[in-house]
Amino acid sequence: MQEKIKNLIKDALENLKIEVNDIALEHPADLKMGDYSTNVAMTVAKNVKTNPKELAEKIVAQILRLNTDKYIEKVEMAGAGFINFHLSRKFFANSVEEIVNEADNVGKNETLKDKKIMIEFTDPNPFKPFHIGHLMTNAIGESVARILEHSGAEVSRANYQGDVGLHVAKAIFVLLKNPKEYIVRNESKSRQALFIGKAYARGAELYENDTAAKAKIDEINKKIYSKSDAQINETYDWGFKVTMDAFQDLYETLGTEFDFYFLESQMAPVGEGIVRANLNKFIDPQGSKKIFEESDGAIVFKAEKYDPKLHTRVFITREGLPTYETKELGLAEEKFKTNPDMSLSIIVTANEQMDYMRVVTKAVSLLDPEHGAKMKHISHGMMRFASGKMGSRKGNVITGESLLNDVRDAVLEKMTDREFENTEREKIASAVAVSAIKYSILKQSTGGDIIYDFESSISSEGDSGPYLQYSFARANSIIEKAVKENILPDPHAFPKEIFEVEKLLYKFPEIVLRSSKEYEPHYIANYLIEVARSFNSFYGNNLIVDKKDKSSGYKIALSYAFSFVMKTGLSLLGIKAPKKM
RNA sequence: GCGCCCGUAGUUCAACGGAUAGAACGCUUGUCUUCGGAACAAGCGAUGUGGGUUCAAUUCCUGCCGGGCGCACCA
Repeated sequence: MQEKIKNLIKDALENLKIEVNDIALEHPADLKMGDYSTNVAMTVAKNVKTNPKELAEKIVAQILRLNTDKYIEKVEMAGAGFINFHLSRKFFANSVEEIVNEADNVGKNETLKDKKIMIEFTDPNPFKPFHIGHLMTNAIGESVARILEHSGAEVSRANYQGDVGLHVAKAIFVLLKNPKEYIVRNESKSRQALFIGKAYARGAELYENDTAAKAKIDEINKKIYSKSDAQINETYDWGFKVTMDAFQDLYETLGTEFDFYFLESQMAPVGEGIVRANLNKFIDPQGSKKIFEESDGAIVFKAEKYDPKLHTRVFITREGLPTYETKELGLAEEKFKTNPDMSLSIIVTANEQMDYMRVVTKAVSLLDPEHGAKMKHISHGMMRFASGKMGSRKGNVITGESLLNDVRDAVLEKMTDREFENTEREKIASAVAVSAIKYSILKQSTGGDIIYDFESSISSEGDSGPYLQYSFARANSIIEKAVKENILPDPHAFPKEIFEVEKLLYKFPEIVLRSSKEYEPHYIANYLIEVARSFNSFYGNNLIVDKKDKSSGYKIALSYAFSFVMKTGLSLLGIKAPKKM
């Protein structure tokens, strides 16, 4: 349709002997103003020395002469010189039919066909709690992954874990010192992991305030690397498994399946090899710029030499130990090695790592420009809490799991008036809780902090994940009722009236495309709210399943179309669409 | 100090240089003999500030004010 309209405009301009290289066609913000709109008249008015309105009228006249398309019903000049196109009843009925035929494939495109993309996200560390920040990274990463898949890409999901380092030593120190308090082997995996997390927090505290403990922790740290102490090894193996298993359970609840797990300990030697191999190597013909060089006994990368906005970072410490930077470098290269024909390597993290990531990316670019060009960093803000209820629990980190549980319990309370089998009730409550949290994160553009409001995320009034799920469940009820009453969906039995929801449904593929190009799930989230609202409005003002109504079949088809778009859209956000809730 | 990001109704967020800045919560009011009231319908209410570019600026450039993050051996 877009192409048709563009060609029509182009032909009209040719007749008027006006040359334009690019015609912008968009949807007017207000549905009343039409379905497509162009501003060409305003952009070229100056060159042709006419006023925009007059010119627009002339173009409209030409378009009306040329138009033979039955889907274009009305073309008119409006406002300061816009040309608005109104599409016909038939067009919308046609798009409803198309959506019903596409079903779960609605909104797919092939812009990323044959592209292999790896996306790394979540990255919780063994022995540390999975906190709400990880929840945020996970929600964004999973959604972006799904959106790219919907655009035809072959996506692999990667997770990167800090399996060695001081944080592990801190936890192990406390676990060994107070096993009775922190090791709870006969409780659930998640409880065990919770206590390991607490041991870590206690260890971190002691490391700061207790010099004896600090010395001991440093010693344990070395022994973890060397694997020289049987008792430490045993505790390490147990704790590693417990926390990783607990993470795995969470991923299942959240709906993520990782294809690759990279471990920091394994990236360290890879990165160190690269750094040492390129030490003091000049990269420019004049011989003034090196990638890695020695400075104060450490090996550093002076990124500001290449970009004044970047800064120096240490890659190998004076002690000869690889830093996080070096491991990241190793990881970047390892990813390309495991996926030789990868076209894009995405990393999702909080935005405190933005500058750091830029420096590492610069280093990669110098080592291998092709790889550098394929790296993409998506950064997001912090998750904060609106009301005191959760935020006020001082000293007690809010873990991803505790938040999920609290939200799920609140959801269960709201589900009292419907009948479910018990396991089903739990499953649905969990899906609704995930949706409440994920939607709160994904409804706004990535990059900024999000203020999580516990109450409004589940209240399902208006702007929330549960509201979307509720709309889907309602549509599903309608469909079930239609099946029972034996009324078939019929996209050809349309009434005269065009419903607002139809004017939104056909735009879904464009929204997916934009989200995919910008790596921005919030376009989909905002669109779904709009569609849900218009469907609920349609639902409230029309009797849909009605044997006496000739257009009932059409309204049922429309309900199907809505349910496909909603279900698919929710799935792109990483949210499930239960048929009942 | 330098760099990056941000400042929109009372609050939390939208707006790919376009039309009357759009929602939700809150507040005020209305709708229940209909398929799920976790709903629908109506009203009130905003671009931090001074310049500039443009036919057109919340959007681009720039000064100021206010906030967040990062800047050498932690991850």
